[in-house]
Amino acid sequence: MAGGGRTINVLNVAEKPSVAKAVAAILSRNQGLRVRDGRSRYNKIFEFDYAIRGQPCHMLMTSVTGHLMELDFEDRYRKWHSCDPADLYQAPVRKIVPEDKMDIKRTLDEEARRCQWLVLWLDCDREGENIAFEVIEVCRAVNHHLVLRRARFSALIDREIHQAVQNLVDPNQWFADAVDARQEIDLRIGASFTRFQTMLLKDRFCIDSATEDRNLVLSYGPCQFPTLGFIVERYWEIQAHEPEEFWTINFTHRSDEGIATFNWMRGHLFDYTCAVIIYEMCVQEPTATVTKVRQQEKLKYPPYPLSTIELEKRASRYFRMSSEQTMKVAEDLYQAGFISYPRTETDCFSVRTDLHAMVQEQQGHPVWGSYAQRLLDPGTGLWRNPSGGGHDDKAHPPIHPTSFLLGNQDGVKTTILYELVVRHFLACVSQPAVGAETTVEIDVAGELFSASGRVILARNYLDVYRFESWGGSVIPSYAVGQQFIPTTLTLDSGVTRPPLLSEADLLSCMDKAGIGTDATMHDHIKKLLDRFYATKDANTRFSPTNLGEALVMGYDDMGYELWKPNLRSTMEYDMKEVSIGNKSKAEVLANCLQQMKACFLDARVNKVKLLEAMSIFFERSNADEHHAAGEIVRQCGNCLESNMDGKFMVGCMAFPQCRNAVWLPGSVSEAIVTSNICNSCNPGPVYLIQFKFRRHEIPPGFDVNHWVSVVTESLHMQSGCIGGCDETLRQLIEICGTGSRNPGGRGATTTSNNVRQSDTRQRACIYCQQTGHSSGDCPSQFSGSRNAHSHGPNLQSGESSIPCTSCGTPCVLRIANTANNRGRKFYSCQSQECNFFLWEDDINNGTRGRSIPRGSASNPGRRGGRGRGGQTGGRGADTTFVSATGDPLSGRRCYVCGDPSHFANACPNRGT
DNA sequence: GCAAGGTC
Repeated sequence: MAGGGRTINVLNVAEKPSVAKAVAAILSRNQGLRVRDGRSRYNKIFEFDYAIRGQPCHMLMTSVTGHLMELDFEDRYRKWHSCDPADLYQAPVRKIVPEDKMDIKRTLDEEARRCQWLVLWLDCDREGENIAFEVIEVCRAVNHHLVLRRARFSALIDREIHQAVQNLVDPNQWFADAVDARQEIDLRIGASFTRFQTMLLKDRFCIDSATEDRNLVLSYGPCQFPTLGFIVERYWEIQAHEPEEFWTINFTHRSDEGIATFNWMRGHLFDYTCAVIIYEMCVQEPTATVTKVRQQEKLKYPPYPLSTIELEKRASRYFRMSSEQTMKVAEDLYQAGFISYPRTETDCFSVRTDLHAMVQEQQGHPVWGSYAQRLLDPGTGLWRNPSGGGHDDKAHPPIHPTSFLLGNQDGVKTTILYELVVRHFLACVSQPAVGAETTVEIDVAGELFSASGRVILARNYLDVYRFESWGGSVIPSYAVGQQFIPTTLTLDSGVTRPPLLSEADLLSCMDKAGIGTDATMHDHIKKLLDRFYATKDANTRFSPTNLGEALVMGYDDMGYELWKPNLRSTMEYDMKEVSIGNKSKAEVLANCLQQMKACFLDARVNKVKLLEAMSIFFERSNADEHHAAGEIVRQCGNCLESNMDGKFMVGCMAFPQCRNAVWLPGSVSEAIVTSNICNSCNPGPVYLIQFKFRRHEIPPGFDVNHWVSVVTESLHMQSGCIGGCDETLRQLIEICGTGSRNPGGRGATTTSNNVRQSDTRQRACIYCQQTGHSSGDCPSQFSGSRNAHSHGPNLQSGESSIPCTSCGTPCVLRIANTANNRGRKFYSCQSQECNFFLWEDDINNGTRGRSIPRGSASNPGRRGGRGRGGQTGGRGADTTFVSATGDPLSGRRCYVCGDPSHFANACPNRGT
């Protein structure tokens, strides 16, 4: 890029208008700088001449406003009912410029055509790099010959900017790839789960939100859900917490010099008798002897320079402003030029920053102007170069005032937030407060007590940072050996009580777990309120709503950590790997999406957990009448128990004692039990079922919608019957088999499979007495992934053999050796082809055996101390579980008080 | 009607 010659046109693009303006001003030194409008009213175009390494350039400097493009599914997948949500894991996606960014794109189109170089001035983080590639895509489309260069800068400071433009580098594809991967994963997970849970729950329950029910969306997102998780988890901790009364002894002493409060050095005791005995000893011998007097100088340091999260936390703590409101006000202040860029992770100033100039700006302020003057006066010794918190996003400095604002100009919130920014900045460059601390220890009847007092010797930064105080109480002076009698000696009680999560706590949790960015954390919090997942009280404390709690509970009962931050943390780790070239984008995408799809499919199989959790808090709606899992189809011929279990089988509710089952064709995609009764099948009543089949899995000539015409008293109804009269159903079972256990899963029952199945069709299965499969393949016995033995409980020893209840091969009784189930006996099949597994004690509880799920703990994780009911769940192939009684709530008890007679929603103690 | 990330 070196060398003189003809002037070339260089298109420069920054991430936001303010950066374009600042860079243009610095490079042009405000000499010959022209400004004109582009197609977008916000994004001006600056023009000036500049030489890059001796090459004369005509510079055109413009900007985008953040991302120029959006990722979305192709049109045919965008409607909610256009496809199965599971398809969204492989549905084609594309990046397009949305309508509201088209004017920026037009500007780039026009300007790029007449330029030879494109210099990218996007923020120097991963998102910035990704935006750089969006700009490249747009510009290259109209000008293939553009030379692409990237300017790297970490602050809008003269030297930094000149250095950046003289040392242009290549854009970093890895950084951009990491963001591409994140976008795609977020989109696919978010859309699939949101559609799934909204369509599953919205119409089945009377969710009394403030919104019009029609627009209710039960969204899922990899940031919003862990944020909700933090709130629910704390709420559960509070519910599980048993308030404990404790006792403590307090001792005060008043003298001419003042009063000292001595704290018991044991802190507090939970044992009342013990506390009383000690207290009585003190009362009988109340003379205190001073055993130790210690004096120390203590420093209290000012806070680090202000990052976004810290601004939000402090505004919440000091002014009870929501993080969302804080960011809105900060944005206004930034736009008006009063404070620096408000979205920054950086909490240390660059050594090149002219801090003195910033302080000088504040000298004229009527309230803190005199403090600023003192700071600048070397004679006061008040100045101190600020220390840093060790965070630097390499894109923006800490938030600081950029120009002088006299209060009360733009409403109260603006003024107080500006005041916080200024006072915080002035505090950062000030000396710490200095205090003299005195600690006195006394002995009363062998018990030790201590009191401390503090005298502030120099307030320093505390003079300007009025939001912080340093509790300075003065205590009388004491000497070792001195004796005195207490003024008061009391035995006091207290109760342990964990607090709800405040907004500042929540931000800390998110920050720690890497949920969201400084620019989006407040959005995630707001989203929880908008979606009616959580509420915030006047003290900025968060509680989950019934809806929020039910959703988290549902996933938790499945044993998934979809509501915990781990998923996001893992993703963040992978993104980091992509951004440094250790992993490829394709590899991370394939891996993550495969896992998430498996998780999604599993969650859908276990959707009954979500339904159960919702039914704890919400009434079922009328629309639910024909949709619920566990509907009765007919009386069981063997034992008079009955149940419509899941989509694919009609099984007896008395399983495993009774194994009577009717299996439906594998090509069934929907099965809804109607309230209509078959007129011909006996013994009745047999409720009719509306079937829908997958087109490509049934032969031509069969309708995907299968209803048998039945004339009832008042209407002409069409439904399928499992009572034996339904010829179409019988034929489809003959042709397609009962496919729930096909290794290929959905769609595997093809013509070629029928050849294999025709061999087994003639023999009746020993379990369900049906033809169409072998006993070893009987779908009435639960199965999921094969070869999963290695994931079962750790084996200690083989015990006596019994017949396997799944595939017929011998099964052994074993003893678990895991932390949660040590010593518990279970049956597991010896066959490598079968992964049947059943706890011995669950047989009596009525819980079914199940397959050991791949890659999962043998016993889903449980929250401690919530008095939850027995284990009724598990995972199987295309089936759902109910408890022995058919009551999904059996065995549960109230989370609040533990009483089995009611649930938390009806608990008289709830909310106290 | 869905995510999270930029930004006005």
